[in-house]
Amino acid sequence: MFSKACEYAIKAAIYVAKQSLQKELVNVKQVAQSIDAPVPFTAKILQQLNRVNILESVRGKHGGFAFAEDRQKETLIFDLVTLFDGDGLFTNCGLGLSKCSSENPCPVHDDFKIVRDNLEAMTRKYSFYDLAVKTENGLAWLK
Amino acid sequence: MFSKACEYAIKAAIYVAKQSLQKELVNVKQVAQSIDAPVPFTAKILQQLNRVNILESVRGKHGGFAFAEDRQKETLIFDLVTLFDGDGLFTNCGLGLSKCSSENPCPVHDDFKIVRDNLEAMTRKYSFYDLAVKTENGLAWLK
DNA sequence: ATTAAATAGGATAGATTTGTCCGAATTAAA
DNA sequence: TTTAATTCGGACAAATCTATCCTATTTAAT
Repeated sequence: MFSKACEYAIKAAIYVAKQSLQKELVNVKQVAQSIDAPVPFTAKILQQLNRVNILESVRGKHGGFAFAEDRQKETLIFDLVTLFDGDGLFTNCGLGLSKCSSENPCPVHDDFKIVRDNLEAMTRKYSFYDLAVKTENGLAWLK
Repeated sequence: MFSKACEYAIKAAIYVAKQSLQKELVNVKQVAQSIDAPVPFTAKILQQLNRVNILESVRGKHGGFAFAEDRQKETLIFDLVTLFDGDGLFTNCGLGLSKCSSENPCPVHDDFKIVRDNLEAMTRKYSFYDLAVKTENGLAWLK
């Protein structure tokens, strides 16, 4: 469904959000371990999230990443999906037809539209603040 | 959502089904052109569909592929999705967690389950006979 | 028989995604 | 001021997916 990069990004964002609510900077290793992802790949993803101003970063010794509470409240799963995988999942025809539309529908157009809308609604339902709060008990759910 | 191979397979199967209802064998070139896919790649896909006995093939001059009506009625989009992309789309956690379950749910488990079930229901809704009949008017919907 | 047109299947090539490595820059602490 | 720990960014490598190529086999028609 989502790319690996996108999955990692969502899990990483949840983890950093949760730690940031306790005012803790987290570094790449901690994140990678917590989400069961390769360290260098996790680093790339955190850097991307920093570049688009979703996460903040502090360089140098004792540095790390943080997810400001107001940004947590504004940022949705939807935002990371579009950032890493584009919006094709929410807009493209299920059969890959370039000219599929309600006027010129593919054979599964209407049914597929329901799935897509359903998926988009899901990704727009929770902010990372919601997800961080939702997961304050335990870490098993990250792996 | 689906891999390219899977999209091509679904479109190819619809096209062959439709032609087979008119007792016409179709060859690779015709299929590839009708679904706007590369000829050699289409050939591979048709061969795979033949190997698992979804399509029939006739070798030699004037050969081609056919989709028997009874097989059309038995075969669902679901079958091709699992054949080409596996069943991960219908069973895996949306965040890629290996141990996500109703007992140990990830933060989006319940919402994602609805999406997955919705998607599976869609792929199980139509047989290729249904799709062939549904598309007897025109070809534009294939490209 | 020979030829032409088609499927079958293995090998190869290209593109994209995933993952790794390394050096530079930054910062805190010794 | 040196050292250690960290992020940053580019280059590289591996794996997977997409696409192509080539040869063999099959069959119909000449």
